[in-house]
Amino acid sequence: MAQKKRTKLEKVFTEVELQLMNAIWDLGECTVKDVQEALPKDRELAYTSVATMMKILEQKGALKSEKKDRAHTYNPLVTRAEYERISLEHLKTNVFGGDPTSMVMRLLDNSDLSQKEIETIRSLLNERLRG
Amino acid sequence: MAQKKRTKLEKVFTEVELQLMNAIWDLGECTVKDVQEALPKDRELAYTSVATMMKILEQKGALKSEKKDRAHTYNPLVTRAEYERISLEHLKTNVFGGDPTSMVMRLLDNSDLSQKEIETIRSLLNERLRG
DNA sequence: AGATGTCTACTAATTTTTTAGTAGACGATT
DNA sequence: AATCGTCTACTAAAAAATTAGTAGACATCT
Repeated sequence: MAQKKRTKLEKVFTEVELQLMNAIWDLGECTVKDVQEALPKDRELAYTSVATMMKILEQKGALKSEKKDRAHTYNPLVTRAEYERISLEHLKTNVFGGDPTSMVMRLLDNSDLSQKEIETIRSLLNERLRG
Repeated sequence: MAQKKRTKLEKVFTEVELQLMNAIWDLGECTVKDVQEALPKDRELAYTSVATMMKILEQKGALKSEKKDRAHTYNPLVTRAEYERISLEHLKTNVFGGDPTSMVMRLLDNSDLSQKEIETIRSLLNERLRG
């Protein structure tokens, strides 16, 4: 029993959804305005567009909103960590045929990994094996 | 100089595109019919739909076609290995803030990795450090 | 040669995603 | 209280992705 809590989020975020979620994860509790201002300048959106997207994200279960004083306040329901897991899972299933080791393999022979990064990864792995 | 050949493919494949590409990578040189038959049964598509998608994939530079005898013959221009790299890169940039080590970290604390898989990963890593 | 079947090219309809406007609510400001 | 600004809800339109039909080309079979 004691099943670990897992989000139901079936689909992976679309491109814009993800950009909004990244802003929201950085901000924590936030308003539409906060998010709009936090967007990277390669994707400026009208205030109303952001509002629309955030409502959609709420419908999809990624956010929850509260009617605080003036503006609505949004909070992520899906955490970044959860989404990291979900998107890795998605990639593993749909690109790497379900095999996590081949994912790591590909990551490792991707030459733009620095020596230091490889070292860091090895330490993580050793901890994980010990733990 | 001697720059390593990198595909220009800017965007990551959409869901259906990826399902087709997976079939095509498995098949190698193939026709529309081959691909249609190879599709998983949770995504059956009309022959003409497959044909349309394959033309689109060709326009996007993912496939090339030749007019062999009867039917056109398609071959992947983007290999699975390349796409593995591209999609990992994409995930790294857009979900993991550009940090590959946090990607591995998340992969490792994803509890559905078996002990054996972790071992395999460590061997890969050791080889990589030696090599 | 005419019928048959398969394949491509062109077109199109539907659905989903992305973007944004407009109207009205509501608090703050004078 | 009238005005102003900001926020949400509702609507909508444009763009992209998905699915598929129709017509015509062309080989093959009889």
